[in-house]
Amino acid sequence: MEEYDSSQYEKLSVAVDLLVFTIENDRLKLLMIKRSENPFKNTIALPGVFVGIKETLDAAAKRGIKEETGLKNIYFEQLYTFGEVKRDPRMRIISVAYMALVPIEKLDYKAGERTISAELVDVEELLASNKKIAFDHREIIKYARWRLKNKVEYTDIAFHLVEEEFTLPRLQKVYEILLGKELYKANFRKKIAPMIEETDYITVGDAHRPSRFYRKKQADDE
Amino acid sequence: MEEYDSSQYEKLSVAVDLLVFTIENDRLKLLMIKRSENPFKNTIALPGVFVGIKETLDAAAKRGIKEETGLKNIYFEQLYTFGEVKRDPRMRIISVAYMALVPIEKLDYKAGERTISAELVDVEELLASNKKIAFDHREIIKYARWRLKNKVEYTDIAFHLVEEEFTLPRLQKVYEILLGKELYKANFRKKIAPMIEETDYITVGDAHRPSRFYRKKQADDE
DNA sequence: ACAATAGTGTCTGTGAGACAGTATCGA
DNA sequence: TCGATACTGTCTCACAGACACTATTGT
Repeated sequence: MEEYDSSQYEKLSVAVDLLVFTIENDRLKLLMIKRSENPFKNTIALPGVFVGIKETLDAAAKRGIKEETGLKNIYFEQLYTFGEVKRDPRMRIISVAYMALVPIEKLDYKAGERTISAELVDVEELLASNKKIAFDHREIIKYARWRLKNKVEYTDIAFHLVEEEFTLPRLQKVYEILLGKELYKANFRKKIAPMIEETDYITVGDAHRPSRFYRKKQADDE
Repeated sequence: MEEYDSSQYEKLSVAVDLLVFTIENDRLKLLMIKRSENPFKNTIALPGVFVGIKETLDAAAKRGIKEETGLKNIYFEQLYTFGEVKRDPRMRIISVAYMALVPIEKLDYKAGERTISAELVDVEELLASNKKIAFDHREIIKYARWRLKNKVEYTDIAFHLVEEEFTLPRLQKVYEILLGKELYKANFRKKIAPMIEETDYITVGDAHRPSRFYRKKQADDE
């Protein structure tokens, strides 16, 4: 940076917006809140927090996730920073979007501190509808959905949507939901075989062949 | 966002840091400046500008690029936002990193408005050395270098580093520099073929077979 | 035995990688 | 003719896609 005499520049508010994704009933869901105040009173919005003056962006995201879900150690990553001038009709706010992934079994969003009215929203349904969404959050959600789909193809990000031990039919379903298309069992298994390792457990009680639990293999370097 | 009573939060300075990449003498280069003031006086840094209160992030990036290079219409994209508390030893500054790509033929960085001492730095050399770099800019450069390499593999981003009309040996060289490895002519051409179209021009004057100029094909949908 | 789902074997086509060959310029 | 670089043909191998087959549970 060349000019650091920032006195000539007004400072800005910086917020972190959170996209907490999970999969419930074989649908991709997003944790959203219904706003209790204007603007956009009673419309749904992404949860978010302002970034403190002595707080890292990642720390703010972590704090927000904790406040909304009660969870401390779930996967999250920074997505993109949105800086349109009129995103918020009242004041200038720069928003850094963070995406978090959590298996539904861990997500008891009622446990959050300020769960005024958090709900899990069906993402595809929401994006297909023209339901009103606060601020520029529809755009943010679209971007996150796109990014999530992309990353599934070349990373192991989907593992964060299942528990530590999972069956392959379950994991495959997660992939299918994120990719928006069905996959062949045999091919899917061949593809992820190098990334997983067997456990000694299998499902019980189903009226069909049980399926084995696997876990993610660590340290893929040899 | 739930709580919009921002009065309890201090506002922050937001800056845009610019990574203007080009290829000169078959080396990946980055436009950097030598700081004339403390902190980090006389050390190299990324150029950057503060984001105005009524200015979009993209607009700030565009303005910065214009000021540094004199160019108005080159490719750029947002990379990542860096928000460590002590990135700048004096004050809290959030920095949104933008990457720009420009063919060396267009880059006359002496034309910039505040070209106190802009220079093109060899990126690999810089990262291999332990030369002092201002702020957290080494980290930012590392990230950008990584991202650039990645995007070359699955996008046509490399085209922004050559002029509108280019020869395939030239374009291949650009790919090789970005990927850090040599490629086979035949394979490279097969891969690139669907994205380009012939022109009527060929190189002249070289003491060997001339090479044809191509341009990027538009509208790949049919 | 049957329904239902878990899991495997294998054929095919596509595309990356490797390499050898041919083409066309100036000197 | 020769050196140098542009350009092409083709073999191989790994891997994704497609599909048929076998395996194991509860009822």
